[in-house]
Amino acid sequence: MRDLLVALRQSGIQPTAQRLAVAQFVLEARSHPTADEVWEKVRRKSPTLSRATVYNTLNLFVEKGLLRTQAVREGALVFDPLVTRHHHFIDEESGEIYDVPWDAVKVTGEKTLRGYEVKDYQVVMRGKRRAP
Amino acid sequence: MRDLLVALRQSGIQPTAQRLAVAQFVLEARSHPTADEVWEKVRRKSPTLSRATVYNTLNLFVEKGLLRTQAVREGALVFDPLVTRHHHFIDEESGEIYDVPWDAVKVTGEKTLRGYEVKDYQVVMRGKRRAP
DNA sequence: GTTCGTGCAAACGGTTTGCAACAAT
DNA sequence: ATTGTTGCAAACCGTTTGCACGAAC
Repeated sequence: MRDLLVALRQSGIQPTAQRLAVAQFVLEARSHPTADEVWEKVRRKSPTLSRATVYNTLNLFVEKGLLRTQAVREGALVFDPLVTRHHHFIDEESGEIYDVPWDAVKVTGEKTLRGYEVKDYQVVMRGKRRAP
Repeated sequence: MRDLLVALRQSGIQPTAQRLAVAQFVLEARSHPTADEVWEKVRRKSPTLSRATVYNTLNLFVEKGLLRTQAVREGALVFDPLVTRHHHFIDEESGEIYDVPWDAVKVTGEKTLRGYEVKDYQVVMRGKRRAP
């Protein structure tokens, strides 16, 4: 809680009650929620929270670098609290999105791609989750 | 034209005038159009074509394996006529999506990922297009 | 008292759906 | 006659926006 407040301040965000509530859920989530999922969840604790505020807050967090949007799900944008480089695995049955550590997979050849200057990349994998 | 007709029949799709018009544009496109872009383009030749028919037709083509949807663009789904494995490069300025041949980039380690059974994957790259 | 954040509702863009008219078999 | 296809409009979902109220410096 206290550290969230500090984190928001450090990012130049005025920490209001609503923003803290959103931050508490989305920044500490290990999931990749859509804006509406954030609203659903946070509203339970803060029933007065409006949808617009959630959208505004999430966009603000993205602007300030606390979150990234990820265009991996069809139809809706998801928010990813892990802002360092990583890959994604999508469970084809549940649609659940998992983070895959950067070093777990290796990509070669992207630097020498003719015609493209690659500034960033990620591997998007699909399949079935299984017991580790 | 004739071969499109045959292609549709082979996929179990009754080839109507509207479907042929959509197929002619989207299956031979080297781009990654959204549904509305398809509508825009095809409507010029077939002005009576409705938006609903375009959406229905595109979904039908996906169902029958003639197209793939690609969740790489924010806000809208794009359709990809290249149904064999390949990667994607997205120009950060224009949002344009380019196909990158499967062999141009190599991924290793995805088979031994603990906890995940990877059935399919692709590298999604972002950056700046430059003269080849 | 000006600035900033919130909540509501309306608007918006992309997509789906219900239904009546219409082919095609 | 049945089945499948089309076009239109309405509905729907995710997201943004305009605006008035309220809180904070």
